[in-house]
Amino acid sequence: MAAAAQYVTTENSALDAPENLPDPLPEPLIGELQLEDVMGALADPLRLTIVRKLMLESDSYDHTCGWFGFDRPKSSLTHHFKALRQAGLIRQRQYGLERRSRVRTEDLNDRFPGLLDLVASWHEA
Amino acid sequence: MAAAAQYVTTENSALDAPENLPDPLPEPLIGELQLEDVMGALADPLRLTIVRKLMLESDSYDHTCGWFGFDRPKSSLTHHFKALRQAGLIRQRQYGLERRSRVRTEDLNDRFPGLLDLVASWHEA
DNA sequence: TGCTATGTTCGAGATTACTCGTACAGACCA
DNA sequence: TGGTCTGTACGAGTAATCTCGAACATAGCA
Repeated sequence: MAAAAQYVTTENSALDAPENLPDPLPEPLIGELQLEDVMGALADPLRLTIVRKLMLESDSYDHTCGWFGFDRPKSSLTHHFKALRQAGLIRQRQYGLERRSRVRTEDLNDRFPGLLDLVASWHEA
Repeated sequence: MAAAAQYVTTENSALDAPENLPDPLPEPLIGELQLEDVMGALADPLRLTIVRKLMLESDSYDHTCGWFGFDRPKSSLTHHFKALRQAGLIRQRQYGLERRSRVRTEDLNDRFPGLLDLVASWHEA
């Protein structure tokens, strides 16, 4: 994988939602998204599953790490969620104890149109 | 990256071309293409460049390893071309001394529609 | 205060990938 | 026969990644 983009904390507390959400964790800006990083992040079956499940089964809102029901140690999950966030695939916000994730659908469709469709049509092995 | 698919030598000497081409080197069949392998292969800038250049500048036919003009040792190039072939992104045929490559456009568009468009619209860093 | 639940950070070990030099193989040609 | 040119195979060193255990941090609650 290529070098990750530098992080910038985006401030949009009152812009993208009526309710004031917690600020997102550090993530690359839209213009900093790198195709090679995104590809590298999706080169792992577990991470592919995370993004796909978030896209298709996330009824209304962000989901916690435990919502996925993976039988893996917590530190492993932290690792993969962090990889997805640093590549720009998901946005994470801290809600008290829980850290909830959502797919950066708008940004990704804007920058890499068709990419999320590939993930959605992926059938797990 | 996930485990690579098993190889099968496809025999299509008289099917896909009027002229009889040399048989392709071992490569995964269409049904064996794995999204995570493809993503992993495209997670490298040099390999992204290879596929993109083959797509956009390959006027009529397959191209050799040296056509790209990379300033890298030969063994490194072999490594990356092999990675692309094993992931199913390119097809390689042996023409005497030269090993020529082309993108598996039809297969990829059939299996992962939109993927090659992402590669084509990639701007190199 | 103490317990529980969520998730992080750190570090180690194992595995995989990348890079490259060297040696080798085969086709072509003088 | 010998030289050149294309590209492979193998191995070593380096770097990155994956996986996981252990210890830690914090919010909520009784």
